[in-house]
Amino acid sequence: MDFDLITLRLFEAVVRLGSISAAAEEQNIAVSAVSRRFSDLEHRLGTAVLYRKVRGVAPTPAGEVLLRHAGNILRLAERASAELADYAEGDRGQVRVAANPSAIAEFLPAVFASFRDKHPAVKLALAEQMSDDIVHDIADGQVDVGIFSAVVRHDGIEAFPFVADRLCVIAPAGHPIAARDGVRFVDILDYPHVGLEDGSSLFRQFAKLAEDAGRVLELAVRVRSFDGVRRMVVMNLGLGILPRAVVEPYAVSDGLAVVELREDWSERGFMVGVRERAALSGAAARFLEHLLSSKMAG
Amino acid sequence: MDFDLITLRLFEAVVRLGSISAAAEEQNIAVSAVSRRFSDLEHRLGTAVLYRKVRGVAPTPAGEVLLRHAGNILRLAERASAELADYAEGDRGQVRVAANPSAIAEFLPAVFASFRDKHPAVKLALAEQMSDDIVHDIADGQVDVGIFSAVVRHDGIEAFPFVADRLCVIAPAGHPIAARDGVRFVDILDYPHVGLEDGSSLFRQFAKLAEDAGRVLELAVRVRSFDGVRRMVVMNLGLGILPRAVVEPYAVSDGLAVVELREDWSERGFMVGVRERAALSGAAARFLEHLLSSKMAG
DNA sequence: TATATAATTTCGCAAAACGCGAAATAAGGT
DNA sequence: ACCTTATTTCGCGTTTTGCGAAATTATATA
Repeated sequence: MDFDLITLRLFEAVVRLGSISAAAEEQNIAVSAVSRRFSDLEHRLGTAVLYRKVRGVAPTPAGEVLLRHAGNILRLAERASAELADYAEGDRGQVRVAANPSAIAEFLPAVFASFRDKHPAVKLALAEQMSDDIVHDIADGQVDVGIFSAVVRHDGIEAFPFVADRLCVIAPAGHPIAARDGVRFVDILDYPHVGLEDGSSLFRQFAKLAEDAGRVLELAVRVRSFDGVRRMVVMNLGLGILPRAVVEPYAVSDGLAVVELREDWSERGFMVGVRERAALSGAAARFLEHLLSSKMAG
Repeated sequence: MDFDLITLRLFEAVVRLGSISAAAEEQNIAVSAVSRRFSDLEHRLGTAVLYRKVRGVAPTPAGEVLLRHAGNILRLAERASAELADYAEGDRGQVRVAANPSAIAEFLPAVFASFRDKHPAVKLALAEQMSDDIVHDIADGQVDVGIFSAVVRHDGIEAFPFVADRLCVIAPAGHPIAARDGVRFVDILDYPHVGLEDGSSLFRQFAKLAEDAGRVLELAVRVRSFDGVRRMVVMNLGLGILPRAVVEPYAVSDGLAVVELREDWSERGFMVGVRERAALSGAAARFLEHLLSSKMAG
């Protein structure tokens, strides 16, 4: 390549002002530097681009050609810079998000929606993964922002507590346990439940716990979503076990009792993690802020 | 400006090959240099342009934008380079030519025409000037190639003998001096002449020489061009004084006698001059070659 | 005619950018 | 556990670049 963008910009100024000195002043650079840039340029090109006249300079025919192209090239370069600035500032870009299935099922859709409203040009690429893998991929740099269970180790990344949720037992108003403050898992095995389908790891966990206690989880019905569970409980088909955040908003209007489930494993906190907050891309930084500012009640 | 053309070209290669190392090898540059170029670039832009993956790299969304623009910018830059190469090689360009009126009147049109046939894209800008000014402007660099009278001093420029012409007296076949080998100026003042119009410095010179000799140049008729002089002489209206090169081609067919004018000043050699032959632009070098190769008989 | 004025170019030096190879680092694949 | 394939970091030397001072050149002015 015979020229560089700085020389092109200087050349534009030189021709516009008809003088190397004037251009040097305008562009805040020493006259001598500009002069040598052009002498070097002409050497490389093998042709003069400026006629040296008594009171300044004027483009040679080759200079006119250079000038025309310089304008085009510089305009393109500026457009590129401007466009890239959007990425730097986070107005534009992509955030690679990974979340575990529970987070996706429970609250991520709402968070995504509100983020999209605020930053319509930022694309969110969501991957559903197990929490351990998420931490791993964050550390690797393959994921910008991850949402994962608070119970997994997350050394080597920056993690922030997000939703501090807890599993609760949902009961219709007249149910025997509806009035209690808290229950143990074994206490509720006497009653029929509204279960989730097999795909849910949460539900598999319940089944295993019941089995460990030498009991079975008696299912009145199985549904596919948290929302389905809630509706079935309302219809008095059985007890449900759900994250508090999922039912809390509906508890009063549905006339449901939300009874705390007092077990180690019923703590279902979520963390948000990034590799290095200070090094996040603009868009990812925006998304992280958004997540942290929309923390939900525990 | 956030980037330079070299980085853009490297970026194109990196994305195309999906790897910094491969691109470095292709572009004959050390891997470390390429790596640092991008790390610097990303710093300046404030956003990453490459995702570092396990087996190489891939563009981020910002990188895709950069890539798109890089292509456009590089293509433009290459076009510019190619176009400018024509100027360097002399296939294209402008040659600022200065010549004195005699040269223009006598032979320059023919030289220009043949040069244009050989190099149609080279523009010749002709200025008609006095010989001293021509030498001056060559030294100044305001003129690329000059054609001027050999009698003026031409120190400080490179000059080459061009047309070594001589003024001759043209007489119709039966004229008293037609048979002579050579004549002095005073010898021909006894006869009527075919004169040129006042604008001609050549003719003013004759008038002055006659006056210095205490005589007058008797004019039978005045015409505007060398060619007109010749035709009037053919018609037997008087003697003419013309550069030999102008009449020689017609002398036989017109039945004219061409008699050498034996005076110091009748030597009318022309020189071609340039400031520095080695430093000429491509086009100017071509024109100089053309001039020197089309030297005319004296 | 001598002297200012306005422009470019040349020069020497210092600072910054750049390239290179070696070593460090990282993640898979065998 | 070791090898392979990448990128990154580091130290060093070279090249490029910028700057200010001085040289140069041509015109304008006194």
